[in-house]
Amino acid sequence: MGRAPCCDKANVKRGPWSPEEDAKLKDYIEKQGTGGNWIALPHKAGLRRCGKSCRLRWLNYLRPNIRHGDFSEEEDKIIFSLFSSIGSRWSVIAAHLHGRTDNDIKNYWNTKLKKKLIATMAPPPPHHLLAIASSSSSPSSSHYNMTNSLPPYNPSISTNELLTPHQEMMMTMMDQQQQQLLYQEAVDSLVNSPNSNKLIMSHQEDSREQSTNKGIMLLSDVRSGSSTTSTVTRVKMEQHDHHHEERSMEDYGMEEINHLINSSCTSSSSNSLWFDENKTDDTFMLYY
DNA sequence: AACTCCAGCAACCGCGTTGTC
DNA sequence: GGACAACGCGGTTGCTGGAGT
Repeated sequence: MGRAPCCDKANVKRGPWSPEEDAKLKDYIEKQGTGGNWIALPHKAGLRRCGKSCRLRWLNYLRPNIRHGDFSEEEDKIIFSLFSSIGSRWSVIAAHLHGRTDNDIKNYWNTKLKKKLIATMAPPPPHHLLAIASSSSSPSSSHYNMTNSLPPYNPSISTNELLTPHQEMMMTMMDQQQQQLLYQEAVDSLVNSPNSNKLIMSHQEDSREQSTNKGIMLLSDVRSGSSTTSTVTRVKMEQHDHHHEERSMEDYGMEEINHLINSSCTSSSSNSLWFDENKTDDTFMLYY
C-alpha cells in the first residue's frame, strides 16, 4: 500500500501558475499568513491547487526578497565549498546565500556549476611538483621518490585524508580520467597556496637521514625551502612495503594546531574554504 | 521556414522528519 | 509511545524557448 495522496489529484490544477493564481496566493498570504496549514490554505484562498504546490510557489517565487538568476563569483565559491563539504543539502546552502532558494541553487548546480567544475579541472602545470621534488632535501624529512608528476590516482588507494567526504562522493560519480583530475586538483590547491605550508605529510621518526621511507612525506615550505610546517590535512601514500604511517591531527599540540589554523587563515589568496564539519548546519565555521 | 536538440527552470513526487493528539 | 497528519527536502520530470541544422 502506498502513501495516501496529499490532495485530491483529480480536483486540483497542475502545471504552471497563472498571474491570477499568483496574485490570489500572494494576496492571501500577505493578509492572512499561511496559518501554519498549507493543506487548508488553497481552499481558503480560493485556489484549486494542492497545498504543497502553493507552498512551493510561495517559497520559490512569490516570497519577498527572492533573487533570481545571475549568481556572482562569490556565490559560486560558497556553493562549491559548501557542496564539497556537506553535499547536496540545498536548503542549508540556500541559507548561506541571501535571497536564493534551494530549488534555484539546485537547478543552478545541475545546469551550470557542475559543468564549470569539470571544465576547471584541467590538469595543473607540473612545475610546483618539480619544485617539491627539488626542495625536499630537508634532513629531517623523509624523502619520497617523486617524479615530475603525481603518482596516478588509484581508486584502491584511500584518498580520505586528502578529499572531503563529498569530494570522495563526487569521485564515485566520475570516470577514471575525471577522478585523476580531481585528485590532482585537490593536491594542487593545497600545494599551490601562497604560503605553501599547508600540505604536510610527515614521517619524522627522527632527524636521521636514514629514516625509513614509510610512505608519509613532509612537504614543508616549498617555496622558501624552510622546514616550518603546518597542516590542515594529510596525504597518505602507499609505499612498496604497504606500511602506512601518518601524523594525525591528534598528534599535534594545541599550540601547534592553533598555529596551523592561523597559518591556514592567513593564506590570503587561497581559494580553499575549510569547514568544521562538527559544527551544526546553522553555525558552519569557515576557515579561509 | 521547419525541424531537432538541448539547456534552463518551474513544478511535481515521494520519502524522511517533525508535530500533535 | 503509537498513529496519523503535515511539513520540508532532495531527486526527478516535463515544459519552454533558443540555437543549430
